[in-house]
Amino acid sequence: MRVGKEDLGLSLSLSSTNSFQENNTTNKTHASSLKLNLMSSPFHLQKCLWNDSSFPSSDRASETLRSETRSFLRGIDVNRLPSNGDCEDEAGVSSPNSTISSMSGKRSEREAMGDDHEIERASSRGISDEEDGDASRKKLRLSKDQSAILEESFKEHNTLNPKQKLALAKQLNLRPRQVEVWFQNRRARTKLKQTEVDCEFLKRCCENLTEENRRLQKEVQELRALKLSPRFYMQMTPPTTLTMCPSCERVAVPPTAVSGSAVEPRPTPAPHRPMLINPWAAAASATPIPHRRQLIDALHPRP
DNA sequence: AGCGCTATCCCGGTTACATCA
DNA sequence: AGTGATGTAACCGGGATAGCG
Repeated sequence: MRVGKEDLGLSLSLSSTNSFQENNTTNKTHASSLKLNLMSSPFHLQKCLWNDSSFPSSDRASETLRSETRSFLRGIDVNRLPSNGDCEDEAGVSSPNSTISSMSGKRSEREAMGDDHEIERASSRGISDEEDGDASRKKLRLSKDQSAILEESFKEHNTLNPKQKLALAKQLNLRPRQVEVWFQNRRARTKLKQTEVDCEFLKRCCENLTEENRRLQKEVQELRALKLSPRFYMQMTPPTTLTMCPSCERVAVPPTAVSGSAVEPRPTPAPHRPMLINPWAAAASATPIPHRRQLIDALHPRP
């Protein structure tokens, strides 16, 4: 469980009507008061006992209670706003939707719920609960103020711990589940936007590389054309110091490139010596350059 | 210590609704 | 007024993780 015990402790305000965070009584006490509430008033339960984690998981009796609680909570409309501060669902670490979602995450369990779950879904989508009136299934649009505060909070930290979630929900008069969902969607939007930016960047990189490739191809063509007229290119300065070994067709490094480094070409005869096919390099240096294999041997002497 | 179960959180994808052009 | 596009709140299914027995 990611929720720290201190955070859970925050959420133990179950039996009071408006306490938020202060309740520090023992878990067993909560469990018993909960049971009373459960039996006497499901509505009270709805208002005050959203939180499953309010029940200590070590208490087997409370485990039973927890499942009973879920049964009640399944009929609750998730879009009903917390009314005038009497609803302390924020007292819970997690909203009823979290509970339901958590339950719904396991398909077998959800299927085991059978009709009850279907009823819950229908209810949550406003299909069948006319008694809720306009509060039933109207999609909530957050006000500008709410959005602004959420945005501000998101700028500070793009994830919320339960404490922050509860505080924010209370501040905005939303359910913690709504805050949670808003942050999830906001993270998704951020990621999508970043992906688009990255995509655009890569596209530009690709265009640049294509252009560079085109330019280099053109240069190669020009150089090849020059190569065909020796009288012309003999007057030019060498465009490069790299030479190619005709036998292995690999670029070889001229001695000047390795002199000064720890690599000293071995004087021992190599299997073959690269010929300098670069006429300019040949003109510049009469000494053969070490073969690539020699360089590697010099760097990594074999036992 | 290892294992299974449970709760919780988060994510990617999707749906449903509100709003706008 | 009707309609398609768009934005987004809410949901779903699943993976990861942690606590507990």
